[in-house]
Amino acid sequence: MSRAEPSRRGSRHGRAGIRDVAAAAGVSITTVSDALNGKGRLPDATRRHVREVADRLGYRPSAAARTLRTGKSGLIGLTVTTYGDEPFTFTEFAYFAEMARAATSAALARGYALVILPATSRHDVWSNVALDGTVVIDPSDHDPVVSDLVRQGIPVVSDGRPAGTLPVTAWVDNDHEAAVLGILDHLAAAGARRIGLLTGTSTDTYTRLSTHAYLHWCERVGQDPVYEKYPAHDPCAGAVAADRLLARPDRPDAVYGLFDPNGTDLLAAARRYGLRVPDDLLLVCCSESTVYATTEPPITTLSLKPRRIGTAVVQLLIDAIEGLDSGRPVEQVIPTELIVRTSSQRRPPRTTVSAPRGPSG
Amino acid sequence: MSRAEPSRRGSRHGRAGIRDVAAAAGVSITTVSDALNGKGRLPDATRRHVREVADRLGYRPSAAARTLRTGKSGLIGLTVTTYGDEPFTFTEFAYFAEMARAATSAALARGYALVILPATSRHDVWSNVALDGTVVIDPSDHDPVVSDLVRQGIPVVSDGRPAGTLPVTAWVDNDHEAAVLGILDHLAAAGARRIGLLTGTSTDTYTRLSTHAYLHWCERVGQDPVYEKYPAHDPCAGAVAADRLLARPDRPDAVYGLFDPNGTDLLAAARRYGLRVPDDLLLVCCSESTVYATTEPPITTLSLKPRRIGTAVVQLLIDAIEGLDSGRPVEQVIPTELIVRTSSQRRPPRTTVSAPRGPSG
DNA sequence: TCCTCTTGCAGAAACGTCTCTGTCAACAGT
DNA sequence: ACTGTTGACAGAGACGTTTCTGCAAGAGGA
Repeated sequence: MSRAEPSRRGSRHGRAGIRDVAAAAGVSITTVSDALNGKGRLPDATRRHVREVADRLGYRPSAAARTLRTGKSGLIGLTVTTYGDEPFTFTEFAYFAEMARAATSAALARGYALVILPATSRHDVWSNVALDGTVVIDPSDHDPVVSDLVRQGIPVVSDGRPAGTLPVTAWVDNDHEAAVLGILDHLAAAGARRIGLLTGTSTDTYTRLSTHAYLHWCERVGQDPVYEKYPAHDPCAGAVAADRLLARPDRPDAVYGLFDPNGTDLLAAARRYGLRVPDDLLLVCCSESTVYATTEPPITTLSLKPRRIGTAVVQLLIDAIEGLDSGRPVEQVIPTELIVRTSSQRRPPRTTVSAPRGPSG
Repeated sequence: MSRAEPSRRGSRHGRAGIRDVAAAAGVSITTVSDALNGKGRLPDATRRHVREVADRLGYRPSAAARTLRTGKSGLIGLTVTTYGDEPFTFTEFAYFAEMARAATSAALARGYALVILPATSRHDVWSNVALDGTVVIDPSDHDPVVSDLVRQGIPVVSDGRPAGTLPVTAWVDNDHEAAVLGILDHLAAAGARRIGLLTGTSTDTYTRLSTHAYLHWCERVGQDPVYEKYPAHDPCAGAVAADRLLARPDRPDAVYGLFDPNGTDLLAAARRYGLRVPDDLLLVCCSESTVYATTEPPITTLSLKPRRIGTAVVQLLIDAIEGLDSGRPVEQVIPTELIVRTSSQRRPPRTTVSAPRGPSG
């Protein structure tokens, strides 16, 4: 009586288990597992037979059971520091979207999936998912989540140089200081006399290092710093800050904006003040958005290469998970790219790509 | 001898298990489980004691074991149909980013996390993660992944009306046809005589329904359709298509662009042809991007309300997962919002319709 | 013929949790 | 005093895999 139960139980629950496959194929559980996972010493005939039966029954191995047994879930956490009550900033900055996309691709290519998790340590969510490792974007100084994960022996790789003594496994970042210095030099070479900066009020590494580099550059060339800060997470505050910057008595003749929307904000502000770009005002902003290629005029942007960063972060993380001594450095600096467009070139050859061919052209 | 082993084993593996907590607290496993999960009949003293011991040992319940036992993983899949070889379109359209963000928030608020998965049925990844349900954005006609999931009894909710006989649990979508008709009426009311459309070559529901609505409207008002198609996934193709549209002999005096970047593309194209917006050309595009608020001129956009959609999709899905008969309809239509800006409003003083300045004018 | 080695497969023990089913004491009701 | 009830906990399966160990049978060598 009780002997008939096991085979029943499997099918009663809806999905077929490995036991059902074994019974249907007339082999043992071991053989099924080996056949499907390509392990063990089995003749091809048996392997084919088992696979066929498994297909016929629509067998799907239980991920939970496998994870429990092997200790590997194939899941990687992805978390972004939060500014407001929303868990993410995907929308505000194309950077995050690009980075996340690249990270997802890279993870999938190696058989892992990404789980989006809140930066806040919502215990119930974090502890309910078995993670093999975690990617942290812009971790704050003493992120409790990161420390917790590391204490559990889970690898953590951060996008952004960890501040303080944050014990990450590895990190990837740009050389933000070099990037800012490069832009300032670029603007100065284009004829800028007084370069302004649009920066943020938050204390993350990116903002801090970039602002510091700006101040350092000013000191070096003997220019008085001209900058405005605003809370970068507020989409409206950027326009106001841009306006403030151009309204100053010591109005700059060139501006670098640290955040993605600064380009359009500055352009709009310049228009309000009757400033022509690039003739009266040179403009550069840090952005991954393609809209700046078609604005009037096109705006020079600094790309942080989020795709390369996302890929690198995931590679490092998976190497750590799988215990591979990949030989890759655990601290990688990805070069930035300055995409020079009209807005930062004084009296450029005015022709852009194609001359107008319309009736009025 | 063998009695001492179990307690050792737990700590040897690094992380403390429920057994270790039970031993350290001097109670049984059952009591620990009940104490931590708030079940059973335990005096508060015992409960507190157990919790304290668990904290001291840094006990974290194994998500895999819990999932295996309870059958619930707290994980929701999120998948987007892919156009190219990249798994997503996050970047190209702010819509996806917004929607995903809202969905993530809503899921986290109810204790679930989102797993990003490829639309292609990469078997190794899909079957390696235990999903309680899945959100599918823009499923194609006979998506094999969806059918597979449904066959396994996993709820699937789609963003976008499922085409064909796709067996989803529920869906949420806009009324795209009504939205397009509304925009065309809006443009006509602003004085448009010949309205053009910038549409896509792909066969997804959004593109299909929108195009159909346009053609239908044209037929109704007796206008010859003027539209250009292009592969929406290609960021460069949009600019070319916009150019084509304005280069036509029967050049429209108003254009609606179905995709996010169309606004800037059309604006740039108009500039090349010396057309003033909105005087010579009225412009509307479907976008969630805020850049259109500060372009010159600001462009009227149609918002599909991705945040509301993302939230609704997740609520429906979790209701289905938890077996709640929420009373919510399983087919929800979210209204769109037309954000009217300068680009679609003819200047008030101009009472007469401006004569078309083209060859056929 | 006997021993050894390999092949092909089966048994059974984990992995760590939840939960159903007890058990034992104390205590109240008749 | 005997039984029924309730509170407080313990025992012992599952859940569905993977994998270590082991057994039988045949192949090959001496």
